[in-house]
Amino acid sequence: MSHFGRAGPPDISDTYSLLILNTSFRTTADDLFPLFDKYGKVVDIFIPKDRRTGDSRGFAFVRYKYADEAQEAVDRLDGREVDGREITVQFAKYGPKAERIHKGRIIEKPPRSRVRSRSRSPRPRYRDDYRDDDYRRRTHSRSRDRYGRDRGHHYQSRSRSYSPDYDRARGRARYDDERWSRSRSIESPGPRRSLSPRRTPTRGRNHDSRSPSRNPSLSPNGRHHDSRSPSPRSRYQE
DNA sequence: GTTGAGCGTT
Repeated sequence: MSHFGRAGPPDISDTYSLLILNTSFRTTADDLFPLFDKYGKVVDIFIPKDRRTGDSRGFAFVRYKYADEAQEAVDRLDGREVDGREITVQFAKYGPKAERIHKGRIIEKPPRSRVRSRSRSPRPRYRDDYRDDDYRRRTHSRSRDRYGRDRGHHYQSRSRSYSPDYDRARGRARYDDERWSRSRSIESPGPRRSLSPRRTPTRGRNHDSRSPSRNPSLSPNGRHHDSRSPSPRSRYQE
């Protein structure tokens, strides 16, 4: 059974952590284990997940038992295509085993064959509008934290006012990569609808929204619905 | 059904 990363660090007394970057959002430890276990003894695999959605964040940590095996895995699996994405395997900088790696002269061992023939995408690391949590904090002194934690200003009703779209769209849906993988060339040349800034302002009769007091017993159909059927008040769309 | 830089859990 694979219970990696499910119950904290099991045994990290002599393990070496590797950082796996550029992994797919749906790549799990079960997918990485058979890959990394072939090159050495993998003691644990941990994939950081998002607090809100619980999905993978796009990278994983693979802990090896021996450094040489870890080094070999880095050399072998770095640049390997996993789940449709080209992963990046490298030693973890931070972590419980960081200092050991530093003392284990692993970094001192020059990777003789770190072939990066197919240099991955240049990866323009433009930090402009994303990951600007610190930027927000400066502009907005009391902005919410990454997880929505703020001091003194808790969510008013987390039952439904707390980013319902995020929890829903990310926690529930799971799409098949094969679908868009083979048909990702499709485009939508269709002429998008003309921009209607004010959804056809039917001038002539303002919808009852503007009436001082619309008759509740008068239905759009003209029928009298006192309290029989709850008329859908869908006229409040701006 | 979305996103794509980076360094982690009891």
